[in-house]
Amino acid sequence: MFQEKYQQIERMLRACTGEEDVLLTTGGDHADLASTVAFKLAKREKRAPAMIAADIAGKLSENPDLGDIQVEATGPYVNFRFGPSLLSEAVREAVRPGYGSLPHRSGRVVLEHTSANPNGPLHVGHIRNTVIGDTLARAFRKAGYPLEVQYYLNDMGRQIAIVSWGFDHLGLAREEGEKEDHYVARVYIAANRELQKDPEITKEIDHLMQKVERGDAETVAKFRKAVSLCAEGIKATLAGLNAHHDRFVWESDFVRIGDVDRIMERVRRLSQAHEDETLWVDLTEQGFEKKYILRRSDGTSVYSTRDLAYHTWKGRNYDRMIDVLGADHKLIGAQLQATLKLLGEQPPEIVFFEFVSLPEGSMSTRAGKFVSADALMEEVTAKAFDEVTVRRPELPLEERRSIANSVAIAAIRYDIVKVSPEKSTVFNWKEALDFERQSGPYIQYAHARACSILEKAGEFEQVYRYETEHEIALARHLARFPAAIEQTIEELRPHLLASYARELADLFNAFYHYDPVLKSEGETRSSRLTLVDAVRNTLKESLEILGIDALRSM
RNA sequence: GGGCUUGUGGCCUAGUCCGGACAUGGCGUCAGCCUCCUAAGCUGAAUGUCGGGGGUUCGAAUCCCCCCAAGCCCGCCA
Repeated sequence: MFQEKYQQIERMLRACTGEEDVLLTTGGDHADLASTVAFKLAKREKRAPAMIAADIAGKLSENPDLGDIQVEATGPYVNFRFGPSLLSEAVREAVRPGYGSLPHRSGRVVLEHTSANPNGPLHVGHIRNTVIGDTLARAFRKAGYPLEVQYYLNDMGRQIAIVSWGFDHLGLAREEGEKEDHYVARVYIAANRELQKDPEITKEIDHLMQKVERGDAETVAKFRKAVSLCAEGIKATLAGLNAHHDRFVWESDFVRIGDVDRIMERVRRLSQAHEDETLWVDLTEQGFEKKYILRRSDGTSVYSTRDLAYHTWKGRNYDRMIDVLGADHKLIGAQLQATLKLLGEQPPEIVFFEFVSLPEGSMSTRAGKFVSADALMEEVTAKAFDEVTVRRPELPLEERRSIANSVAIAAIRYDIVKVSPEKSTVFNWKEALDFERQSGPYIQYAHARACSILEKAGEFEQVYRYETEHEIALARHLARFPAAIEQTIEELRPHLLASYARELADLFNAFYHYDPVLKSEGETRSSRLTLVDAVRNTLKESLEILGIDALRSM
């Protein structure tokens, strides 16, 4: 509804002013939509913007197509406000199950996220990738796109060689109850310590990498075993976070099936390619200073080479590729895009996010300096359990556990997704453990509150009539939900949906305190209950995109 | 040294791409609200040179230039 009205008003303003860009935006408190086109016309017409705005408002208000939209000039601004029938329509749409789903679209999308090296558990930096990626994935599905989510498993990198070496030489046994990925990290950290003590080990690592590239069965099996072990732990963490991948793509497969050789062959034929002891591409024309090396002097491929093969494969099997990558991949990502273009292949769209660091500095798996996602979930869940127990001591233990679990994931995911990806952050336990305001639990709470009211209400008639300030504000916001989804996938910025959901919860809480629902009577009661149901449904749909459980009770 | 990103009240943060109406919220502080639909809630108050300086414009947090600070990258690692 909102989007159609936006386009309609835009068309009318174009017709009225003769301007192509009529500067139509959301009007904040002033209006549902507002245009500042009068400023622009002022110069051309040499008249005061306020007079022009008044003329436009006057002309448009006589147009019957405007229907239930009120137009008014406030100074130089032309403001549009949706009237009662449009607000009714918005709420009518918002109560329908699945509200916000956009019509099915063609164009298969492949979205890659997390893809952390399988040499240890996911830490609080990695899960920023997970949460951004998983939220985008959910938004794309909601917006009607066929989508596949992939985890690119780097199973033949140097780190894995080090892990494998560690398994072979250090004899570290897995401890009782130790999670797979944490065990692998322990081996990796210990192996790195050995490596530091004795640089000769580097040669052994190099040798392992040559063997795995040649497809030496024993080495490949060892690598695969180590990676599988770690991936098990990572998968459990992802599941705990409510994040889902459709497919784990193994990097080594591209070597094994010959794609890496083929891509190197194609690269060699590029005019920008150079071959000395290594194979490298000169990307100076594309604005990169350094050599982009794709084959080592010992003949092995590097990460970038395999990544080229992976993206070539994706480009041929999907219509659109999106990667979620940490800011440390900016250069390599841009080089990848540039090289794919040179090869005549489709480059991916890349969503970058800045780093999460600890108060004491940046995280490092190798140094064992990180807060794991598992530890975070454990702490937050424990706190959530205490909170639930204080509030709802009468609930059975299992139910309190289940609520605590949902609340914890909500807190973690929301805490991450609410911040713009381009902002670097410092991990903060106090904020992670805060379940008030601007938090996932806060939004869950608004949803549970709506459910509680509806449960107590029993049967009621659907009525769509809104008069109070709070009712109207809610209805206006409900109308914007589909537009919020559309904007999120257009800009690839999931935090927009986080803001949307929080604002909806804010408006609902204010409404709750000013406009009694169950205690009101007649049509007012019915229309408010209908509104509560619309809020409940829209919050549920919003939370689903955010990967947060919409609890009915908490 | 070069590149990218960020800099908004004590702290965190929206808005910046696409310039416009008193700069968005939260935390913390202070003052209120549970005989009343879940107080994980609501209301009010105080707190701002939108990093600094120039410029463009009727109008700049937003665009341009310079400078400062922080993070990241600049590997035959991934």
